Amino acid sequence: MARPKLQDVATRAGVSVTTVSRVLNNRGYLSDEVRARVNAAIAELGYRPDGIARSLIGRKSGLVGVIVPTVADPFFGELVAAIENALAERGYKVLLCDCQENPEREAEYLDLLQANRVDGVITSTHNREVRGYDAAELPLVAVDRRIGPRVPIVRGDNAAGGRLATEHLLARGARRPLLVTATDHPGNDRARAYRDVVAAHGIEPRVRAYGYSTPADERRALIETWLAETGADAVFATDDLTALMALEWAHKTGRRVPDDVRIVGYDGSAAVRLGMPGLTTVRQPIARLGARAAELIVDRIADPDAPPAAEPPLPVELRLGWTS
Amino acid sequence: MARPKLQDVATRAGVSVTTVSRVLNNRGYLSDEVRARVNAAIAELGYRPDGIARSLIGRKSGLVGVIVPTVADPFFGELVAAIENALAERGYKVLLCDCQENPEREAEYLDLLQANRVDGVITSTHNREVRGYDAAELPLVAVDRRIGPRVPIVRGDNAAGGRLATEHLLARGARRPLLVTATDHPGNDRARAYRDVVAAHGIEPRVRAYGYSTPADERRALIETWLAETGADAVFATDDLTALMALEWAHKTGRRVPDDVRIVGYDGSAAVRLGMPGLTTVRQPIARLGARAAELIVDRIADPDAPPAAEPPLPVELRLGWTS
DNA sequence: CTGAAAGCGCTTACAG
DNA sequence: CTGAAAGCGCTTACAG
Repeated sequence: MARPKLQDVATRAGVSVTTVSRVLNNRGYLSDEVRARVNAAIAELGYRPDGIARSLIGRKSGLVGVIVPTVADPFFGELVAAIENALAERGYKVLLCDCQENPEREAEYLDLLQANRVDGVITSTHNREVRGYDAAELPLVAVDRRIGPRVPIVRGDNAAGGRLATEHLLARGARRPLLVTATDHPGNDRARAYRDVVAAHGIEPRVRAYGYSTPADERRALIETWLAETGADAVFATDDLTALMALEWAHKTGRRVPDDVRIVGYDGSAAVRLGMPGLTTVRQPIARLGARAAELIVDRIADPDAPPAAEPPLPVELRLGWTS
Repeated sequence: MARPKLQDVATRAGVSVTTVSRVLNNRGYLSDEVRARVNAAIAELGYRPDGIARSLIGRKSGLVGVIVPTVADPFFGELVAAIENALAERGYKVLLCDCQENPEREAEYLDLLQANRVDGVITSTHNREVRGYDAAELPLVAVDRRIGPRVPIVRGDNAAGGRLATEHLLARGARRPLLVTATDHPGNDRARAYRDVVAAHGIEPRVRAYGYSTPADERRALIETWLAETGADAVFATDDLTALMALEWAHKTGRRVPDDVRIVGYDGSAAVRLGMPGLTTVRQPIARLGARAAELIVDRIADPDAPPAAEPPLPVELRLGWTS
């Protein structure tokens, strides 16, 4: 038989569709007898309410769009897992938008999400020129990204993380620490902290930025060039994969780690902690970031006009390995 | 103003809703003049059709459920990215179901997906006792997992992969190669290949299985125990994270790699290739697995009753690093 | 070439 | 305590 509908249940239970709907939604008064009969009919038919029809009526679809650069990156994979988990607990489903690191797709996705009436969007990409977020009259939450004045930002304490990493490298004897990061713009608090710390120690900053959309191979080549040309005796990479590239370079070129070159990464995703527990890294509270973003978007969906409170950055932690 | 609806566009263009719908769907005859007027109205109003309403009418929602153990694992993250990408090209959206490695959630998700009228489901978990897949009259595609006779399986060539890895270790001089895998059941072609190859060389098999749901820390402890107790001079791990745990153990215990112990992993996700290019591993064609799964589910949605053709396993490739 | 009307599967005032 | 009817925003035969 085709999927049973409300009417089928009603017929079988000998009541009206209204009554069935009431039982389903547990609203209004119902005699126990009717309730029991309806529930029996539901069970017998294996009836399941059609979420689509429900969405069409209520204002909400129960869907939250999650836009990420790509879940192939363990940091974002773990973040999305946490978001999905927290949203599922609250009855929301995740429509995944994986931009494949491509800024154009982000704008398309935003459109698509609105067409599909998502109740809200969590975005965590770093494209700086995506239009459409202002126009979108959607509840929005950003993860570690500035969208606009009305969009709350969930993030780790980047300033503290940058400081921890840099101070640690200096404490371990580094005198020529190199910062490798995605972009070196003013909003990059990890870079700023690095600069502040080295300046306080009278050390000249060495900063290299590869840009978000640099393909992995190119990035690796760049990093290897930089490591060689700067004569760095330490590397602070603002993500773990980059740190691991530096580690690999050291291995290939016969440098001893940490004696010749100390290495600190950033993020501390479960995958990296599992696979490379030896990597010293600044561990972000990824699960908490995801959970908090989920909470916030649910709040904003409930009350879209509430002025966004400033989110205190979540604490990060230096995790020591043998690479430093 | 509230989100404009079809009626608003019709009023503005001075036509009926039927006509607007025709323009939108490009069906039936339309004078160029009307078409232009309608398009202008759409643009002026910033109208976007409501996907929910469309879904309610057509039989399809344009949604595909993707069930994974967790996207926090780089292999599944990359797989999901590939699936999402391929589905997006075909006009489908992904409803992400991250089971957090928890079998119970899989059954709940299956329910939820049906309630939300997804057009099909791609599943890639390895829970063996999940009920509901038979009852679900949904188009279904499995990735590297046996669900039932009518469900096509997309997978890499596990037998070839197991053979490549094991033969390679023996060729490098291993005489006591240890296989570390999730479960050692008859359907595990990687394990079977390992056994066949060592048997052909007159070597006694050493196999250890940790079970899918073993938490990371426990898994690490197990692996370290096994490595020590078996006196292995080589490890074939059927996933890269496990291989990296072995590598870490070697580092901690002062073993030289590959001289004292050779290590080969499995999967070769981009994250691992990026972060640990030195790891010898069997590289799965993750992007192709995802793309193929997407193709298949779209086909099955179009023709749910077509008998599933046997999918030839996709080729894998041994990637040499310095760990072997 | 264009429109009025029915209907997708539900929920929700409004009656009774 | 229960039901008939309208309506969510679209599409699609069916007329004209």
